[in-house]
Amino acid sequence: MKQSRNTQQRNLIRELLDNNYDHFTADEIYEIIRKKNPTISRGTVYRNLNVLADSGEIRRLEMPIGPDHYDCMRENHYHFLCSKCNCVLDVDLDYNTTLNEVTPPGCKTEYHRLVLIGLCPRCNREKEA
Amino acid sequence: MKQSRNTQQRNLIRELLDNNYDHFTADEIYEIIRKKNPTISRGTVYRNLNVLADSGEIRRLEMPIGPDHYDCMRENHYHFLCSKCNCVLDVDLDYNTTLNEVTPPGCKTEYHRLVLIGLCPRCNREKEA
DNA sequence: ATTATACTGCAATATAATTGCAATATATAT
DNA sequence: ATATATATTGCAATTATATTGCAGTATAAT
Repeated sequence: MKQSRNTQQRNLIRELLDNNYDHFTADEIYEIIRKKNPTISRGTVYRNLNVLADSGEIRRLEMPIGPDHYDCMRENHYHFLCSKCNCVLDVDLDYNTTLNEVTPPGCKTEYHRLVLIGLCPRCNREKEA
Repeated sequence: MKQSRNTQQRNLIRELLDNNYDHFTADEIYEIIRKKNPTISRGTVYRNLNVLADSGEIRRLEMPIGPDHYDCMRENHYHFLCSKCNCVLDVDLDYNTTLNEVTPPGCKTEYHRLVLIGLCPRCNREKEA
C-alpha cells in the first residue's frame, strides 16, 4: 500500500476542515488556504481532498446541484442544499442505515445520499424583499 | 408568459422520453436523436430539456455523481445510480412526501433527492470475474 | 547525509452545461 | 395563402467543475 506523507498543504486542509463546522467546496478551501500558503495550487487542493476522502479522514458530500462540498468526519448525517446560493447546512434527521440494505434486483448497494433542497435562511429572507 | 412552440427537435425529445422507461442523459439523447435528425445540436438538446423540465413535462434527475438524467413524468420515485457505469435504475421504495416538510430553522424546503449508490447488475457481475 | 518516491505547481485537458448571435421555423393574424 | 412577430435553432465560444502529465521538490526512512 502506498505510504502517505504529511505535507504542509495537506495539513492545512485537514486543519481547516477539522476546525470548522462549515461545508466548504474545493474552491472555497483553495481561496482560504491561499491566504496562509499563497503558492498552493487548485490541483493540489483537489488531489488532497481525494486522498483524504479515500482514506476516510474527511467526507465528500456530492450535491445534486453544483460542486462537491467537504465535511470533517463527524457522525453520518443529512444535508440541506440552498438552490440559490448553493450553501450546505446540516439537517437534524436520523440517519437511516436500512436504506443501504435496499438492493434493486441484482444490484449491490454501497451507500445512499439524501439531500433536502430549497432556500437557506438568508436567501429565503431576501426573496421576501 | 412566453408562448412555446412545437418544433421537430422538441417533439423528438418528448417522444423519446415518453416511449422509454430509460433514464437518458442529455448526451445520450443527443446521440439517439441525431440518427433521426443529424443536424440537431447539443445546445438545442440541453435547451429543450430545460424547457421541458421547467414546464413540468419531464423530470430532471440530478445525480450526486456524473451528468443529469431525464425521465418522463411518471409518479415520483427514487433511483439507484451505478458508481461504475453511471446508469440509473428505478427503486421500488415508497416516496416519502413528509421529507419535504422537514425544514431546518429558517429554511424553506422545496423538494428532496434520495439516491442509492452502488453497482448495477451488469457491473456487479463483471466485478466477480 | 543520502535516497526513494509521494507530492507539488503549472498548464493542459476532460466533462457537463450554458450562452451570444445571426439565421430559421413556427404560430398567429391578415 | 401570405405576411409577420418572435421562439427556436445551429454553431462556436464560454463557463464551471474536476482531473492529469510532467519536471522539479519535499518528505521520511535509511
